[in-house]
Amino acid sequence: MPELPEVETVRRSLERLIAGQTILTVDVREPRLRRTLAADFATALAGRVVQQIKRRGKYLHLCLDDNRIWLIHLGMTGQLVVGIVNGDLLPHDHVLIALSNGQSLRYHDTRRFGLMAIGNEEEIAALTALGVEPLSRIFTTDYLWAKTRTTRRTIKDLLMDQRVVAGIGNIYASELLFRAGIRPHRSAATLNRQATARIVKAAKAVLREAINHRGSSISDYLDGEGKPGAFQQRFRVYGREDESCRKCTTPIRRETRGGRSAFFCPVCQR
DNA sequence: CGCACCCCCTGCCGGC
DNA sequence: TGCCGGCAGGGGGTGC
Repeated sequence: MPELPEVETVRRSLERLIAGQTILTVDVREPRLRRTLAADFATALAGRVVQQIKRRGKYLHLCLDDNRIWLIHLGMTGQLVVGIVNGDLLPHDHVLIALSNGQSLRYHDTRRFGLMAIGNEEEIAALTALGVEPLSRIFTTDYLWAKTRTTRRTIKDLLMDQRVVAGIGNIYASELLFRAGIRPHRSAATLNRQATARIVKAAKAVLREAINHRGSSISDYLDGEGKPGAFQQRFRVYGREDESCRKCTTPIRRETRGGRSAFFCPVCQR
């Protein structure tokens, strides 16, 4: 579910709600996430202070006072919600953390595609193997241009490759390519520099706009306070098959590749 | 070695 | 009403 804007929204919630808190207890109710949690997961966290919360791509880094990082990925349906838990647990509440301020941090994940791990900076970097941050200065036209020269993949696949750019998923790939006027399944190698520049600019603009609207909620996503995002109301193409293009009124099309849908306007995008 | 495919898991929705 | 297939913001392993 969550892509960069949703994860960034959760990060901001957590920064506000739990930064500086000490972890009192850790209750692992279901260790079988994407990878089964390590046997010492709970003991490694107990007693630690969560000093700050960072984000890298779609991953959260909860920085601990022993210089290690509690890495969290939300998969498709993961939620991290802070609040008071008084015994009323829901199905798929997999990890419960009691904090020194009396609040709880609850990890809920219906499909269990999420990931948690603990390690030092090097270990986490090796585990995640991420490319550049799309909102950083090093995500430039030159950078993406170089990547397009050496691949036979589609531009959508390239943008969704986390080793190339970290944080773009299926929703924002379609949305940003609409903004750039490029079809999702166009081969990346056919793009010229101008088109590449438009894509870089569109990526930054769409991600920033989505963060400003606190991300997109389709069915599962909630931020750290349990609130949905609002950007889904501004989708130009995602989930709008057969609905009319907001620019030219042509029906939006959906095309699947490898089980994933791409949405685009056949007139506005080439 | 890049890339297409299939799998992981649960829930929901539409069609028959 | 009930069952079945398709689909869903994720990533990883495999085999060509």
